[in-house]
Amino acid sequence: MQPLLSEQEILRRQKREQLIGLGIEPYPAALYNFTHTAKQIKDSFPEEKPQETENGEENFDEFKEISLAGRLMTHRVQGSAAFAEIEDSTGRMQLYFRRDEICPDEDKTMYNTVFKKLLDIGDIIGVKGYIFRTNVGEITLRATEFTILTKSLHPLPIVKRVENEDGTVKTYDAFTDSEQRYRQRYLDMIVNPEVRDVFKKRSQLMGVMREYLNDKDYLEVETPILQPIYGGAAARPFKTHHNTLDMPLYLRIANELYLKRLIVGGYDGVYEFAKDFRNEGMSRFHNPEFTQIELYVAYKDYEWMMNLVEEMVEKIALKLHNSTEVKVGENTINFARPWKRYTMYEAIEHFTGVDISEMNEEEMRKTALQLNVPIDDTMGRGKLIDEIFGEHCEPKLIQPTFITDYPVEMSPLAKKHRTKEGLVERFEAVCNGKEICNAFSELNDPIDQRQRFEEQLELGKRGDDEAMVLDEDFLNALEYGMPPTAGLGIGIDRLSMIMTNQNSIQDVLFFPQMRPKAQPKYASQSDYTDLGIRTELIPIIQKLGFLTIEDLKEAIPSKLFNDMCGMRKKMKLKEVKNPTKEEVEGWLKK
RNA sequence: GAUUCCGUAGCUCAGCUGGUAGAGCACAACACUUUUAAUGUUGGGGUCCUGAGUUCGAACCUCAGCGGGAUCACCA
Repeated sequence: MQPLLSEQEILRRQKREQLIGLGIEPYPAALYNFTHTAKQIKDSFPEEKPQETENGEENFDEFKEISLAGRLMTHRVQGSAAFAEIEDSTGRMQLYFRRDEICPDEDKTMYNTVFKKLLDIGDIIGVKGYIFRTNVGEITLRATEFTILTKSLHPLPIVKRVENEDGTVKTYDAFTDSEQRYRQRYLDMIVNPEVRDVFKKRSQLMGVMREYLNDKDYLEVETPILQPIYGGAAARPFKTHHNTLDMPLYLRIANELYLKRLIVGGYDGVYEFAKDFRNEGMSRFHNPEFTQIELYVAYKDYEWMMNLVEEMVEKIALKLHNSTEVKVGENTINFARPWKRYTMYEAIEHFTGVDISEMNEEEMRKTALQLNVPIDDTMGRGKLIDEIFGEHCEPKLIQPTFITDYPVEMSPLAKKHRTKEGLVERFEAVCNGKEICNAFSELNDPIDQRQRFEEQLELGKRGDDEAMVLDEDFLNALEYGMPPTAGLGIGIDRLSMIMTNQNSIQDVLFFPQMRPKAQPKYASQSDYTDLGIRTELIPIIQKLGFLTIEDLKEAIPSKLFNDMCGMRKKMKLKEVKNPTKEEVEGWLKK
């Protein structure tokens, strides 16, 4: 069921028909071999002017038989010659057409009709020809032949970019409506090529990690997304149901407990790029489904893991930006090793001037109040520390910084600190005011782990709907013995945001979660004809805004009759006979 | 979930104190052989998000709803 088409959309459908009428297939089946991409040509075409040929044109042998394929983005017709630009996956290339070169024979249809009339911005074409440089110096393909590869039926948003003399690019009429950009990401990518670059960088980012970890002989694995017991994090899950087993299943909120089972099983290192799902609020930092990499390495501890994180993230910056420095908003962030390291207590002392390391819960509560940190009575010591840190430290940490040694209450899967009472061997890396990773020396004492889970169960009983659920099989695995292990989780989306200077998680996800747009059920041709409406009258009814049968049924017959006669005249449909009043009444009665 | 801003042509946006809708690009027609936001002339294109209310009259005011953005809350 199509909504009413715009003038331009109707026209493009007609052009498609006309192409077919001329014997030109608008969607040919055969492959199209192109010899180059736009970038390859621009990178390799020489700066220097060569010996000019007799007719005053440059002519390099190696740039003689060139073909390209891409989407037509602009055209400037000047009578019997024309300029156009196509964009392929690597960028744009200007094309130059001449009528007599496209149509060397008497028949000028290919130029006059197909090129000038039937081709639209957005169509995908292939071109053959040779490369030259225009008077103004732009590398251009002089087309001797072109092939329509795909006819586009929707007009494209037109974005114009002008390069100033100082090299800055000014954009006019940018396609910026975020709703349309996210709902129709393909359109966003067509007209905003820098969007494609963001996702390319995201892919490279994951590629660097994969390569780095594979070089260390760690194993990339896959673990269940559908889990009977969700665990490994504190969050509300999405719940679903398996019909054959007739049991509830949950989309994973983390994969931590499965990866640890694999360490128990004997691998030295395992990692997984995991889509996790959390049924919680959405914001520019939260999407219901998001990607984390989790890594577990046997016989290592969190100190060791910090060095790995530094090295790996530095490599990412170098790969994506050829520099350890990355501009993010107002800030320039330098990922060069080594990163600053604070214990949580040191960080709080550094930013507030208060040493809370020796305080009991009551003193800490007072301190929080003095520091204007919003607190409530349910908060224990661990939560208070976390709140103070979140309020006064985290937002100020712009350069990558490790924060170590967290309160045990907040970390039910981390090993107790080897020397510091009440703390665990955990670190987060904070960057641009946000956490980018979370890691610990993993808790492998099964008795301790059971106690921690039971404390979580208590929290759950007290109404914390995000407290962890006890996973008996995971404990069973630990009881067989898991070697000392360092574990790490990095939010791929958030790291991508920083590495690509994007302000919202939606800008690093191809298809961010959106509320579906309510689509009215548009009536089809047969829905109308079933009511006895003549086919030629349907456009008039649609034009009057009756796009669903429900709407039409509610119309007042005499008014509909009058409106239709008026609209028929306005649409200049002289050959269409007006309906009679009885005819109209007949439709609405059915 | 709360607060707030926004929704007008295919796109980007104007639209005064309420008086029947405007521009640029895109589209159509004509002209044009090195243009590049090509140019010149002419023309077509609108459910002003939806629904109700106030009014002689609503794109504009009021209320409700839908969708989106931002901030906050929640969220390891």
